[in-house]
Amino acid sequence: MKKKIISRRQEQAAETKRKLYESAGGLFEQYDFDSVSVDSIVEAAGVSKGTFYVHFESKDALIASFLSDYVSSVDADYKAHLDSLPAGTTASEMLLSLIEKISDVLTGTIGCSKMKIVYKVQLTGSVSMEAVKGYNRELYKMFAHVLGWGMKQGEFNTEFSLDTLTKHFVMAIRGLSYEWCIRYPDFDLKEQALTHFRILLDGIREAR
Amino acid sequence: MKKKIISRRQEQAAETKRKLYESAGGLFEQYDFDSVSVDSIVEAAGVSKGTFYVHFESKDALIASFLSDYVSSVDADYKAHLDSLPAGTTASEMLLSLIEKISDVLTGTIGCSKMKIVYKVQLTGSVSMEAVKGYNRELYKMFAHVLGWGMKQGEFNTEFSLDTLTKHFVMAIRGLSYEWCIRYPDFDLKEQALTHFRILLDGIREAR
DNA sequence: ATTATATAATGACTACGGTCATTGAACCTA
DNA sequence: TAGGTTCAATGACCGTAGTCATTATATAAT
Repeated sequence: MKKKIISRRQEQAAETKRKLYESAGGLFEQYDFDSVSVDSIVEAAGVSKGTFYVHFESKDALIASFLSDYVSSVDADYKAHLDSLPAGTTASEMLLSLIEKISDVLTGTIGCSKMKIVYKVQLTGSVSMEAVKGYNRELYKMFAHVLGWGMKQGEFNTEFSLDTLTKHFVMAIRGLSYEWCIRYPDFDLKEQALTHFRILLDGIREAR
Repeated sequence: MKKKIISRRQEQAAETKRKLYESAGGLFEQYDFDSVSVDSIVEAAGVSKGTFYVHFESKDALIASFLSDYVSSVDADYKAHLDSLPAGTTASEMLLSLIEKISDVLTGTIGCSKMKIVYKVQLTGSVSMEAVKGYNRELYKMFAHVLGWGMKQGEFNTEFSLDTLTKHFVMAIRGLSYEWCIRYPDFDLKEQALTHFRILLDGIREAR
């Protein structure tokens, strides 16, 4: 049984955490994650360094928190894009359009250096990042929806289960994005992603 | 015009570098990369810390050097495996067998924590890691060879160029390995890799 | 032999992420 | 109101990667 009443103390603690989060946010707008030190965050927030670690497990955890929030908003953006597609669109076309949209957001809005941090934090594994890699992420649901619909329409075969295909397709996106990060700027994400998904969709086998 | 004669000084410098490299190697056999500090390496080598940075750009650069050497030997292993396959093997079977071999080496010999370092160093980008991601890596040549052969045999279609397919297939491997790293131990690399490549090979479209 | 030059080697130093024993103020109980 | 308990807050401290002005010395020039 949890307490519902919020004591003055808890209120102040929450206020401190909020102050840290916002100070960090302000700094992250000006400088990239790496060059913003914990010291600079606590100085901007007007608290001691120890306090930072009362409220956040690590610097990575704070960054992960920002990124998770961001991922959610980005997924909403993807969803809106999907919903905006005209009625007659085939499942394949929807998927390719979604890929295109994702590529645009990654290259145009989020940027390579932020994505590098995402992938680095995921590798460190100290922080969960469920919002990014969790199978309940909205992105998985979108892919599952379109793929499932395509299967029902007979546009896609059912050699593999919907769940399997969904996971493998989202993994392919992650793979493409990672490759983009490590080859930047010598890698055109949108072009490569479209090609890759055409391979996935068409297969490379000669007509059976 | 470069000097050919190796002066006594250069000889000693090379000796110092070798000592550092070997001391590090010894430590890396006992402890993982993260827990071996530069201080412990220079202590084992009997030189000062500054000397380390005379010979290596960074700790990551040293690790990258080790990993690059390793990658080369691993690729030779893959090559031997490919060559050992019986005469009648189809291109698809060869690719799947190669995937299986790669999965075994990654999970059994190299291990997840080492691969995490590889992917992290690549993201940092301070060090080249051409041996891992460079298109002249032996792994690319192997895939190109098998894929090209499959195309010539009429086993694969030629909708995409050999070069394109090769790059996308190797990228898929990297994507799978990355996914394995971040989901470890809840991800069966071999199983997932085989499934993924079956999708790539077969396509998901209903028979045309 | 003497001097000048190039560069390998040095180690004190900085910056940074993270820790922890201690402090202090809000809260509870009598 | 007094004493005890909880936990947010503190900042000195640690370990580590990396820097740099200085020193030492092998080689080249005179």
